Amino acid sequence: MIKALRGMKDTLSPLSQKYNFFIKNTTDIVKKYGYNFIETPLLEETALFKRSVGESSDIVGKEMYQFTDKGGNDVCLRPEGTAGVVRSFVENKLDRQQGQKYKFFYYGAMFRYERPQKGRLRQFHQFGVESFGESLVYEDVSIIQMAKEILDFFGINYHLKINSLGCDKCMPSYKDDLKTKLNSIDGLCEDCKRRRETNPVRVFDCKNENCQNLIHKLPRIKDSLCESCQNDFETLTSMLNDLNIEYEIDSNLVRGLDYYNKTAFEFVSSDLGAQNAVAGGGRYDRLVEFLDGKSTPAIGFAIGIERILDMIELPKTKRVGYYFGAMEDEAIEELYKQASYFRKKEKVTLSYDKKSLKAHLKGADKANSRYCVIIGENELKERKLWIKDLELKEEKLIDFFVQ
RNA sequence: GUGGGUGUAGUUCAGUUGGUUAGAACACCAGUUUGUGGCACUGGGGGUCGCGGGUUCGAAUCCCGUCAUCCACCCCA
Repeated sequence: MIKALRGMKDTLSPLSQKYNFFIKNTTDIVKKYGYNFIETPLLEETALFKRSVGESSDIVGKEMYQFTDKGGNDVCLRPEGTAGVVRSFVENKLDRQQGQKYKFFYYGAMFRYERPQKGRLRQFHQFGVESFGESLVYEDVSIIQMAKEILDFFGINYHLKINSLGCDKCMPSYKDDLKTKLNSIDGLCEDCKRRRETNPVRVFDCKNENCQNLIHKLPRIKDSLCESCQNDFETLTSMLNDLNIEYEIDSNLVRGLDYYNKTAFEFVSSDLGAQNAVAGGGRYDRLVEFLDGKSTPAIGFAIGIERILDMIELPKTKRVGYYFGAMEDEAIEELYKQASYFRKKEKVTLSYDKKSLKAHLKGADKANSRYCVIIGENELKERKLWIKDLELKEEKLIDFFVQ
């Protein structure tokens, strides 16, 4: 038997219904904030992700589905959504429209070659938004508020973590300083030794207790922000306070993708497993320029669809539509015609099998139909349909519809 | 890539120190009512015991290998 590849799942009903339920309602919410749908290719040039996500990240370093296509191009399946949207933004010259604001939302499959576990698949789905051209911190507030609105809509239990990663003015000098300090410390784990060379801020993310003790006293980026970043962060927190959005400032919060700066945030939920981030994002003011566009501020976030679906309860569905069944072989063709007529307006479940009335009523229950319509010996003779309302338990006979 | 757990019916799982024809519940189908659903009762169909090899008179059970899956590390949505 041929099976799906490791870490790749089919989405069957009822999960697929949950998926649609999530997409529809989330789409409605982001549209209220002015976001428009964008779709970018699943396959992109590998260089795109190397330059945006960053060579030092695990995603690029070891998790990409990368291969050479028949034309000899170095390509890979997208491991995240932002890079492709930014590429499209630049390629379509939207960066030339200085002062214009662009807001996009997307959803679809992402690919990372990792060991699957709870909340982690090799092919998974994200719903993401990206806002371009807005440098003011109010947009950061707005996007966090929007994420919160989405999670609240679905009744998700979560906890919001925020941090500031600094900007071009304050981050580089801080990083250099941190690197020097890290180099003077002995006993860091192998991962942290690697991190201090590539992306030193990430050591604060290390879950190794020994490392945490060693780096405990090192300065955090949050305490080394320049005036502008500091002011923005204060505005952000005070506005979140005013909006009654609860948060925790987590100075260890460091996003795993290199393009982030300034505001970074993550919504985590204790209802998930170890992979507890249900949504995450932040500002990436330098990325458009990295990808050869005109410097354009931007911010975005993504929701892990499988993870949020795990926590969503689908509302109970009411009985809907009609179930059609025949009790005689000779009635089936007539039944088909009558069902077709109904199907112009209503959902119709049609059984081709000759069965007892009881069996058909059971079938109607299983199909969650509101009405059960039967043609048996009597009905065929009199050219009438027997219809029972399964909720009100009322039944009647109506004439056949002439086609 | 590393560690641990688990693979038996469509599903969730029993299966004793190795011993007749591998069981249950739910689900499915039919009947009890020759035309009245959800409940109940009765009956029925359905299994290469993950796969390969080994030990044994005999393996779902013990041993080795392998694959899959789950959880965790790492990392992230």
